Amino acid sequence: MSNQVTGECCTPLAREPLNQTDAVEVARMFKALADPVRLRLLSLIASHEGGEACVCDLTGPFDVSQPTISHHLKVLREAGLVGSERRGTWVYYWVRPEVLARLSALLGVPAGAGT
Amino acid sequence: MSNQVTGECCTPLAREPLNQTDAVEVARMFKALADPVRLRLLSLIASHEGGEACVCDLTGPFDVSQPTISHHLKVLREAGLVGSERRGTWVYYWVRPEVLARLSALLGVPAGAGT
DNA sequence: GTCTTGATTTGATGTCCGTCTATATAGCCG
DNA sequence: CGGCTATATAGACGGACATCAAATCAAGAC
Repeated sequence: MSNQVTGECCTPLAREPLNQTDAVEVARMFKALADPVRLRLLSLIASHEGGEACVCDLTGPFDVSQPTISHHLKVLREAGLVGSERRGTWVYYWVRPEVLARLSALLGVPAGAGT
Repeated sequence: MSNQVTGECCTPLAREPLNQTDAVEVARMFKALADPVRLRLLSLIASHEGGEACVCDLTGPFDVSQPTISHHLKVLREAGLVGSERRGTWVYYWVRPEVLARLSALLGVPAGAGT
């Protein structure tokens, strides 16, 4: 990632054109967010008590099968948006605020960006 | 958009679970961002002098054909992320910071959200 | 050990998406 | 008008994706 060179982890899109390499990586994350089920999963996890939720908490609110939920959780995890850990019988998921914050910063257009 | 009812244009994902309707709408926008070419287009437009760029400025930096660029611009426009206008021979595109800011706010996890 | 519950993996299927070429539309100029 | 440049649309094709049912793995309970 070229951003790391200058320490700009949060350069908004407007400051300078995104290069090919960064674009591919960022697109990977947005792709993980580009599904209603995954967005709701992320939201459920983030808003769950303690900041984490087990899969058993996540299958109820959806009309899709449990393996499909598992699949979506895997996509979120592989995109780096959530972490997971098995604790006994259950597997818990939590969001990674750093990663979300990075995407958030990318989209945040600071006042005066175009001037 | 149900958010408008309460005036919460910027409720982060962590505050409360996203409902199905909102999730579908937000996913539509993230889907538009979930492609390297479109991300770079958005970045090129946003960082271009005057905050807008004509298509002729946007076809050069890519390896894909001009119709493909046109297709991607259409996706960005239909997602509401950019606006466009024909001025004589050329068509100009600009970003809509409001919309990006809304997505940014959605991802921004306020300090203390998970604690 | 075996049964049960929780979660992931596998394989199949239908749909969506990114890309191309070819064609069409829009505006300018001589 | 005719020709030229800029952009958009149409149609086709290959690959990626969301979903499901079935099978598998993991951990406890009996």
